[in-house]
Amino acid sequence: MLEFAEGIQSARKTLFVEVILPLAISRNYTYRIPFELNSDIAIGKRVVVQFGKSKLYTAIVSAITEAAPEKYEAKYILDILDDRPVVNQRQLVFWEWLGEYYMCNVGEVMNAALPTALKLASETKVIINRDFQYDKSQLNDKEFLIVEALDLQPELTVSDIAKLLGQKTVMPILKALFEKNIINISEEVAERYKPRKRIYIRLNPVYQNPDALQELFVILEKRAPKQADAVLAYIKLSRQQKTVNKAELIEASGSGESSIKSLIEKDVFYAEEKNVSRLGYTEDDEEISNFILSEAQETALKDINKQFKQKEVVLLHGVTSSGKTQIYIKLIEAMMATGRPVLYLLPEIALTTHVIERLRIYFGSSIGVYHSRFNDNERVEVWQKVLNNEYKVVLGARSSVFLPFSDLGLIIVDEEHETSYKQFDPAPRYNARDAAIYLANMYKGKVLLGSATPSFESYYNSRVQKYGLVELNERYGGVQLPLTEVVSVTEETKRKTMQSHFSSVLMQDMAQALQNKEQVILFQNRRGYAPVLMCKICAYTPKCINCDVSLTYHKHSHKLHCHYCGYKEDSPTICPACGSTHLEYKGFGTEKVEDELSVLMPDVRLARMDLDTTRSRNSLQNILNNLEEKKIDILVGTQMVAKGLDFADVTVIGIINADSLLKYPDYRANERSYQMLAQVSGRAGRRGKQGKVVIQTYDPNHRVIKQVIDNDYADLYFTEMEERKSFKYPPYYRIINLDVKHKDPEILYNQAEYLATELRKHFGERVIGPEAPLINRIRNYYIKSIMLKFERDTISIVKAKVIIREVITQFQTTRLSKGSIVQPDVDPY
DNA sequence: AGCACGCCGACT
DNA sequence: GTCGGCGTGCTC
Repeated sequence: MLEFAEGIQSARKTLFVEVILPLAISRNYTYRIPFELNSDIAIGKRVVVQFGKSKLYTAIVSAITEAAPEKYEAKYILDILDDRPVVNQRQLVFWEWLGEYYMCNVGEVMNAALPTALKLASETKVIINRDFQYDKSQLNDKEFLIVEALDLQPELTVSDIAKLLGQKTVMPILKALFEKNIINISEEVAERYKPRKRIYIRLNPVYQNPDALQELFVILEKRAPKQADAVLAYIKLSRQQKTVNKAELIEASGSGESSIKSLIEKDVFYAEEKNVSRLGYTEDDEEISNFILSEAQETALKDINKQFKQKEVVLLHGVTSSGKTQIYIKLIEAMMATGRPVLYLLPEIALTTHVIERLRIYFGSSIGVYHSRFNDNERVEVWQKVLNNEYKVVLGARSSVFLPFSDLGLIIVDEEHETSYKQFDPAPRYNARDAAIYLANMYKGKVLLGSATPSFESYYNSRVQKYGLVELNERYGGVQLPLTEVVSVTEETKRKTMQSHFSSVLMQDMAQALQNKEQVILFQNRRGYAPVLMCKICAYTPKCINCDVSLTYHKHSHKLHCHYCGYKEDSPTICPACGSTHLEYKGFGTEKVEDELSVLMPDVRLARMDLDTTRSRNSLQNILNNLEEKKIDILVGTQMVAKGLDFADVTVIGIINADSLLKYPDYRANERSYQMLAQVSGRAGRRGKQGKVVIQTYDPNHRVIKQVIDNDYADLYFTEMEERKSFKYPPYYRIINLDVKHKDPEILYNQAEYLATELRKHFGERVIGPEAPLINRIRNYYIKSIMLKFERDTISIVKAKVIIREVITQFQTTRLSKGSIVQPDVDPY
C-alpha cells in the first residue's frame, strides 16, 4: 500500500534533468521530464532533446533534479533511448576531469567518447497533413512545389526539400506551411546501430531417434529430394560443428532457401535468430601455449609486482626484443585471476599486427579489441560488451580509455612514448597515457607503462620516485642487436658513389639481402617535408640564437624563423660556416624514395607504407600480409614501419636520411630521433638472424647517432635534460599552448597580442609569443600561437588554468574578439 | 556546433 | 525592389 502511494507520488513529481549535449558549448542544459517517463529516467541514459529551433540531439543525462529552472521554461525531453545507462557515473566524472584538465567542454569529450552510432542521426521529416483541406491557389511557387512533391512521396527530409528548391534556408517556408496547417513536421531520430542477425537451424529432437529419422528420409526422398539433401547436410555439419546456420546449410546441401523454409514449416527444423558478433572471433583458438619467462623477465615481473605495492604507476624500461609482451601477459593472467578487468593500450598502428593474434591465443574470447579501423557497429558492440563486463581484457588504441568500464585492475600502456596517444585535433586534445593514469586511479587500479625508449616525462617521473621503475636490459632468447653502420652522405657525395638517395653501402646491403631471399625495410620520415636550409658541402643548418632548434625557412617572408621564441633572420645565400653557395632546402618523402628505387632496381617488388597507402580499412593488413608471405622485397615507409613490425626475414633496415629527424625544429627532436632510430633498428633480424642497420646522414658524428649505436638511453636522457632545464621545457616545465585563429591576419595579430598582454599581466615571462606556427593558415584561418611555460611545483597548474580560462572568457566579451577562435592545448606533445 | 535573424550588395 | 551573401548571437 505504502509502495503504491509512493509510486503515485513519484509519478506526479516534476523532475528535471541536466544533460550533456555533444556540442562545443560550455554549459549543460536543463530539460523537463514528462510524468510518464519519470520512472525510466536515470543518470547515464541517452535522451532525445530538441535543442534550438529545429535540431534534435542525443544527450546524456548527467543529473536529475526537482528544482525547476528559474529564468526560463524548460523544454521536455522527447524520449529516453536506453533501458539502462550506456555511460556510468565514474565515466561522467572522468569526462568532467578530462574537460577541466585539457580545457575543453564536456560536450566535446562526449563526442570523442561515444561511438557515432550511439549519438544518433537527426533527420527532420516533413509529411503532408491529410486531415486538412486547403486551397492550392493560395500557395506561392515554392510552397506549391513542396506540396506537389509530398503528394508523390509520403515524406521528405529537410535536406531533400533544400535540394528540391535549390536553396539552403527552407525552414521559414516550412514554418509557414506548418502554420497554415498544410504540413506536419515529424522529427524522428533513427537508431543507427543494427545488430547483425544470423538464423541458426536445429533439427527437431524427435529425429534423434534413428527410426523416426529413417521414416522422414523415406518420405522426403520420394516427394522432396532437395529437402532430404538439406537434412542430410545438416546431420553432416552438426557432427563437425556445434552450431549450423542457415547460410552454411544452404551452401552445404545445394538446396535452396525454399526447401529449408518448408522443412521449418514442417517442424523438422527449428529456426532461431541470434545476434552475431561482427568482430570475427572464432572460439577455436583458445589453446594456451605456456611459454617460460627468462630469468631476466622473471626478475622484472617480480620487481613490477613489488613496486606496485607502493606505486600506482610503474615504468617498464625494456630494450627492444626483451620480451615485454610476455611480461604483460603474465600480469594480465594474474589480474584475471582476481577477477578484475585489464585495459591494454597500444598505438593504433600496432593493433593490426601480431599483437592481437598473440593475445587471442592466450585469452580467447574474453579479450575485446577496440580501434579506429572498426566500423561503428563493431564499436558499439564492443561498447555494449564492456558495459556488460563480458571482457576480462580490452585491447585498444587511444580512444578505448572512454569505454564504459565499471572496474579496472590494471592498465598497460605499451610503447608509452608514442605520440599517437595524443589527440591533436579536434578537442579534447588529450593524451591517452596520462588519461589512463587518472582513470586507473579512479578504480584504485595500477598502471604499467612500457617502452624501450621511454618518454622523458615518464622517465623523469620514475627518477623522482613518482613512478616505480623496472629495467630490462637483456634481449629475450639471446637475440643479437643488429650491426649498425653509419654512412656519411657528404663523403659518398664527394666520392660520387651516391645513386640518388642511396649510398653504395646501402645499395650493396640491399643487393646482398635480396640475393639471400631476405627482405629490406627503408625508413624515410614524412617530417622530412619541413623545409630546412642546409649546406650541401658541410651540412651546416642555421640554428636559433636563443633556442636549441633549427630555424625553419618561411617562403612567405623569405626569412628563417624560430618557432619557439620568435627570432627571425634573413635567409643566407652563402653558408656562414664554410662559405659555399650550395645551400639547399632539404625535404623529400617516401613516394620519391619508392620512385627512385623502382628506377634503380626495376625487378624488385616494392611496396610503400605510409598514411596515403594505408588509409582504407584493410590496406595495412594487406601490406603486412604481403610482407609476411614474402610478396614484397623492399618496403619503403614512414614511422609506421618502426611500430610493431616483426618479420623474421627482414635483415636490412635503411634509414635514408637521419637528418630529417635530427634537424626537425622541435626541442624534442633528439628525443624523437633516438626513439625512432632505436625502434626502427629493433626491427632488423629478430628470431635468430643478426640484422644490419644502415643509417645515412650528413652528420655522422651527431651525438644522438652515437647514442643510438651505443644503445645508451641514459646518456641521451642526461644530456637532453640539461637543455630542457636551461631552455625551460618539459618535463621540468609544463606547457599550455593557445592557438588563436582568425580569417583576417591583421585582426588576428591584434587579438593575439591583446591576449598575450593580458596573460602576461598574470604570468609575466612565462608567456611566449604570439608566434606564427609552421603552418600559419589552415582552412582560411590564420593562426597565432601563444605558449605558456609553467614551472612544476612552484605554481599550481589548476589555478593557472582557471586564470587562463578567465582571460579567454574576458577576451571573448570584448568587441576585439569578434570572429576569433581560441583553442587551448594542454601538454601539447 | 547549427541555425535563424538581420543587415548589406547583385540581380530581375 | 527582392534574393541571398554571411556576420552575430542563442540554444534549456
